[in-house]
Amino acid sequence: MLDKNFDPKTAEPRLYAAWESSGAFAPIDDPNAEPFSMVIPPPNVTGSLHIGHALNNTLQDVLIRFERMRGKAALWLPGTDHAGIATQMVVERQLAEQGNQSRRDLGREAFVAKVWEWKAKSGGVIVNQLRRLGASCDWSRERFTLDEGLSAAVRRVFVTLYKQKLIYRDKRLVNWDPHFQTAISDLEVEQREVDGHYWHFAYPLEDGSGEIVVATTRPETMLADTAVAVHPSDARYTALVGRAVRLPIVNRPIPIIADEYPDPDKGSGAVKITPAHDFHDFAVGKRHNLPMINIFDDFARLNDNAPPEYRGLDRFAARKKVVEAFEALGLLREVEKTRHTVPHGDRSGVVVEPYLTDQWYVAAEVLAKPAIKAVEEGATVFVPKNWEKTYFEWMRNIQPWCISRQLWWGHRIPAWFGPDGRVFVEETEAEALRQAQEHYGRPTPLRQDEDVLDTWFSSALWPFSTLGWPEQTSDLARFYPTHTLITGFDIIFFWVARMMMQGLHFMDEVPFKRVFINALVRDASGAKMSKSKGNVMDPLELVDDYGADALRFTLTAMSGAARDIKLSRQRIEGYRNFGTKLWNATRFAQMNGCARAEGFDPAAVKQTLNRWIVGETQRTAAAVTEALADCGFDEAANSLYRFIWNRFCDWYVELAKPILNGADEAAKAETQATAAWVLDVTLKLLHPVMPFLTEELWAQTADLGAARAHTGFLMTARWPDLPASLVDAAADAEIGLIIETISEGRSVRQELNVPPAARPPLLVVEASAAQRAVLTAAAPLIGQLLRVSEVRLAEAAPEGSIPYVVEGATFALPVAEYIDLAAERARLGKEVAALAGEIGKLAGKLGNPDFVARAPEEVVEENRERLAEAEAAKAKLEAALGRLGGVV
RNA sequence: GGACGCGUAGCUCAGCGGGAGAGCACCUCGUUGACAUCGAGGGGGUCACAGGUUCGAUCCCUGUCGCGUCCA
Repeated sequence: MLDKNFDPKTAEPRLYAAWESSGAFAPIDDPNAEPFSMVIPPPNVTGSLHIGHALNNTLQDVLIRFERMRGKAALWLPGTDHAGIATQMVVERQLAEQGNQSRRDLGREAFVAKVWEWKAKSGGVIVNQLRRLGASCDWSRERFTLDEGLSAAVRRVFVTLYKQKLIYRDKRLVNWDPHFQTAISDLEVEQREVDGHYWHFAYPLEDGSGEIVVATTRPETMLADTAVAVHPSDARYTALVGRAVRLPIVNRPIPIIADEYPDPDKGSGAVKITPAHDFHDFAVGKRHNLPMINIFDDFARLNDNAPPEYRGLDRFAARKKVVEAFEALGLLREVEKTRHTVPHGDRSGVVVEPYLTDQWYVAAEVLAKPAIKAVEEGATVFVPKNWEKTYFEWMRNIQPWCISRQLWWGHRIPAWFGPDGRVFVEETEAEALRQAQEHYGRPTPLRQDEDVLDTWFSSALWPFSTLGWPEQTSDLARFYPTHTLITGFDIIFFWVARMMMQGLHFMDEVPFKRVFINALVRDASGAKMSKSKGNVMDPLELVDDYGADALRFTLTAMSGAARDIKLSRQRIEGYRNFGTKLWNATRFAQMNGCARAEGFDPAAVKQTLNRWIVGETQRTAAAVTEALADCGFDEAANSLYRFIWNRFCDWYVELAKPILNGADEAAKAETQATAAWVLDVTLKLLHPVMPFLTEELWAQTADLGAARAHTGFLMTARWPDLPASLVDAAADAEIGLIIETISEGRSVRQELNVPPAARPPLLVVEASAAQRAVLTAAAPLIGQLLRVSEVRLAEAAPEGSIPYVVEGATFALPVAEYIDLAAERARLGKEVAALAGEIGKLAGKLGNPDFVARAPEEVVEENRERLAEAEAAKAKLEAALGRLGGVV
C-alpha cells in the first residue's frame, strides 16, 4: 500500500542516484534511433543555482526526457564555463580574506594554480545542484571550457581566424575597466543614467581676440584635448575655423576645426575634442589627423602626459581640480545640472573609460553574414519568433569584437612576439618557435602575449567543441548540429549569436536548429531578483520545502514565453498539492483493486465511463505531445493539470466509486483495468515535468496486475502514442449530461441550503428518450454524487419542489420541507434574468439579416439552438416561479 | 530616440474573430477510509482608452495613455 504522501526528501536522491548509475542519462546506443541533442548553457563554474538556472534547466530536462521517451538517441550535454572575470574575482577575494598576497604579488603561474585548486574544490557545486533539480544530463560527457580538449578547439579557431584575417590586432579605443584593469567588450558595458553636470568652459582664442565656450560632462579630459570642433554650417564660427585656442591649464594651442559631428543647436555649438578618451572624438580625431594624447594609466589615474600637479590623481579628483582651476582662472561660464548615461562595467560596477590600447579583435561583421542568412532562411528558428528581430537588429549592426582581456584566468592567446615585435600566431609554442626560426634565420626566443581571451570566445564554440572538435569524433558526426538550444534572452548577443557565427564558420552548419528563449524569473512583485535587493528565491530551499517536482511543475506551467515569471511560494505549494493529488488517486486505485489486465485494449472497453476516460486520456496525450514537440511547456503542464485533477480525480474516480463498490463484476473488472491503464499512461505523460513522483509511483505500482511491457525505469519507458479513434463522442455526451446534472443539482441544493444529509429523490420531469436512458442507467452514480435517494422519472414537478434545467432536460428536487420560499424565488428570478439577457443577445443577433446571411451556417445554427434552449429553460423556470407566487 | 513586450476577476495569469476562463485569495457548507497538501457551492470583470475593419472584436488594424525590458 502506498504511503499517504510522497516523500521527496528521501525519494529524490534515491531515484536520481538510481537513474544515474543505470546509465539512463546517456543517449541510447541504437544506430537507428534518431539523434536529438542539446547543449546546456554552461553555468559559471563559480555559480550556484539561482532561480533562472532552475527554470532554464527544468525546461531542458522536460524536453530531453520527452524526446528520450519518444525513442530518440537523446543527448543533453552538460558542463561549466570558466568565467574569466567572475572566477578571478572569487579567488582574489578569497586570497584577500585569508590575508594572503594579491594576485600580482603571487605571480601569474602561482595564481592560476590557485584558481585551479579552487575549481577542484568548489567548482562542482552548481553541477550537483542541477542533479537535485532532476536534470538528466549525460554527466559522462561533462565538459569545462578550459579543459584540454576545449582549449585545443580555442587555439585552432583563433589561429584559423587569424590566418583568414578574421582576427587581427589593432590600436583603438576600447572600453577599459579600471577596476579590473582590462578591456571589456561593448556587451559587458552597462549604460546607466546618472545625475551629472555640464560644465561650460571658456577657451580663449590664441590671439586674445575672444573665446569659445565648450561644454563637457568630463572636465578632466580637457587636459587631453587636441582640438575644438564646430559644424561647418555654423555661421557663428566660420571665421574662426583654422585658427586656434589656447587650452587653459595646459597652455597648449589647439586648432579650431570644422566637422559634421557638433550639433549647432546644442549649447554653444562648439565641442572640445579629446580623441584618446571619447569614442566620438576618436572618430573626429581620425578624420582630422589630430594627435591622440592619453592622460590615464591602467587605473584611470592621470599619467605623465598631464601637467605635473595632476599626475597620479584619480580621474574624479582630477575632475574637481580642473573645475576649480577654471573657476580660479575666471573661465568657468556655467554649471548646468543634467542627467546622462554613463558606461559602467557590468562586473565591476565602476565607470568604464574609453582607453587607447592594443587589443585583438574578431571581424564579427564578416562572420555575422552567414549567421544572419541562416536565420533568415529558417535553418535556425527562434521560439518565440519575435526574438529573431532582436537577433537581426544586433547582427546587422555588429561591431568588431574585442576578444583580449588583461586577465590571467582564461585561454592564453596563442600569439608570440619576436624581438622586433613581429607576431607569430600558432597553435603551439613549438610551432611558433619553428616559424620564428624560419623567419629570422636562427633560433629566436619569443614572448607570448600576456592576454587571455574573452570567456565568450570559448563558449561560442560550445556546441561543437564539447562534441570533440577539432577531432572528427563519432559524437560530433552524430550530434552536430544540435537540435534545440534553450536559453535566456539576455545572452542572445553574448552567446547565441556568437555560436551561430562560429558554428557556421567552422562546421558549415548551424549549431542548433531551434532556439527556445525562456522567460525571466522575477519575484512575486515583479522585481528582478538580485542579491542586493534581497528578494532572491533560492531554488534549493524551494526544493527542500516542496520537492523538486513541485518547483519544476511551477516553472513549467508558468513558462509562457512572452512574459516574465512572477514566482510565489503559494503557487509552488499549489503544484505540490497537485502531485499529492495524483499520488492519492493512485493510492485510491490501488485500494480498489485497480490493476493492469493482461492484454487490456482501451479501444474495447464497454462501460460509458471507461470509454469516456479513455478518450480523455487520448486527447490529453495528443495535446501534451504536440505541446512539448513545439516547446509549449506551459500548455503541456496545464493540460496535464486539468486532466489529472479536473477530469480524472474530480469525475472519473468519483463516478467509478459506485461501480467499484457495485455488484456488476464485469463492469467492476473493466473499470479496475481501465483505471490502471489510464494511470500508467498518465505517469508517462507527466514524467518529463514531475520525474521523481512519477518514477516512484511507477515503481510502487509495478506489481499491480499484469507485468508491464517495459519493466525498467519510467524514464526509459516508451511515450504513449494513442489513436484518435479512442475518442467516443457518444460517451462524451453521456458523461457530459451526467456531470451537468450532478453539478447543477449540487448548486441548487447548496444555494437553497438543503442540508447535506437530506436525501430527496431526483425527479426527471422532462427529457428526451436518450437522456432518460442515460440518466436511468447512471442512477446509482448520480445518487451517490448528488446525495439523492434515487433518480426517478416523473410526470410533473410536485408542489414545492425545486426545478432546474440541464441541456433541455428538466429536473426537480422535492425538498419542500427545507426550502425558504423567498430564497427559491430569488434563485429562480436570478436564473430567469440571466436567461432573458442571453435570449436578448441571441435574438438580436439572429434578427440581424446580415448575420444570418453572412455568418457561417454552423454558427447561425448554433445560435438558433442556444436561443431555443434558453427560451425553453426560461419558460420552465418562469412556470416554476409562477407556482411559487413570485413576480414573473 | 529606436526596437520588442505587456495592460483581462483583489493577486498571478490563460484565452486571441462567434457563448468572458483557471489557480490563489475571499465567503458559505462538508471529514464513518484516495486525498483537509481535501471535497461541494458562491460572490467578483464596460477584457486600459479612443477610433477603424467586420454580419460580429477581449481577440485584427491605427492612434492615445500607462508599465517593463533591450539597444542607442
